[in-house]
Amino acid sequence: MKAEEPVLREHGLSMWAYAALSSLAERPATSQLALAKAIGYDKTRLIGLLDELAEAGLVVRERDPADRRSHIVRLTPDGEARHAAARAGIRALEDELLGALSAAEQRAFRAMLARIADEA
Amino acid sequence: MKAEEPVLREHGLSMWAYAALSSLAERPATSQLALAKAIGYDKTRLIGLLDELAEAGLVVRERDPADRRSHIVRLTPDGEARHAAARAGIRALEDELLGALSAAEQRAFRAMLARIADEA
DNA sequence: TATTGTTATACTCTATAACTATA
DNA sequence: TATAGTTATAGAGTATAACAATA
Repeated sequence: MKAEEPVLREHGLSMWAYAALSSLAERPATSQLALAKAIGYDKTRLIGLLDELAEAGLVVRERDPADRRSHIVRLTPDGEARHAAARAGIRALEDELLGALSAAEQRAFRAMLARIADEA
Repeated sequence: MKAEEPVLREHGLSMWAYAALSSLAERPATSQLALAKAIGYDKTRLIGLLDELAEAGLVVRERDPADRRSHIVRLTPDGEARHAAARAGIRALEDELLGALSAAEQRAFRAMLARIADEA
């Protein structure tokens, strides 16, 4: 994560902004609370983050007609593009960091890492 | 590191305190600046950290007779004991976190992780 | 003049409680 | 009353510059 920060800065994103965009790229959030839980972030801090992302035109908040307390949060086309660009940069850095390993070792390493993360 | 924090708290240590103690357990520091560089910490923040560790009786600072600007920093017997206890807790947690892997996989995983860290 | 340790300051990040509007 | 979103505030962590003592 420390190594990834400079890459994200190039794309104008903080670590938490990238986490939010990544979650929203998979699927829009039914509420801000749901998004906060999905990325393991504090709901009160998410507000300011979404304010910035909305002002930058990367996300939009819409009141849920079914429950007017909730805000549905989704990526704009610009938000999708920004996330895709940042993710490409992150993946390139990951490949560089794993450069000490052979292709087969990289697959084994990523697989074991995923198993450990699932466990925890 | 996030998972290790509660373990360190049980031993009354912050992450940076544990990093400093670990470095000093290998060898005393010839200066505070050397210790800061060894653990990748800011020299100005190290001062307050060492103040706390010294007050807790875990480390001692002595003027270097050869260069009276420098402080030699070393662990006290209490500091060695505290570090050993914390390290044991950390190792137990590591084993738990790697529990999803077989013994052979754990060895391979740790070896690859070390190679990646050396590269970076 | 350069270096070690120190202090002061501002800035960011984080955690908690209280408020509003809706249900 | 309970929940989603919001605001305010205090605290912890961090970065930077400036200073005293020593080399």
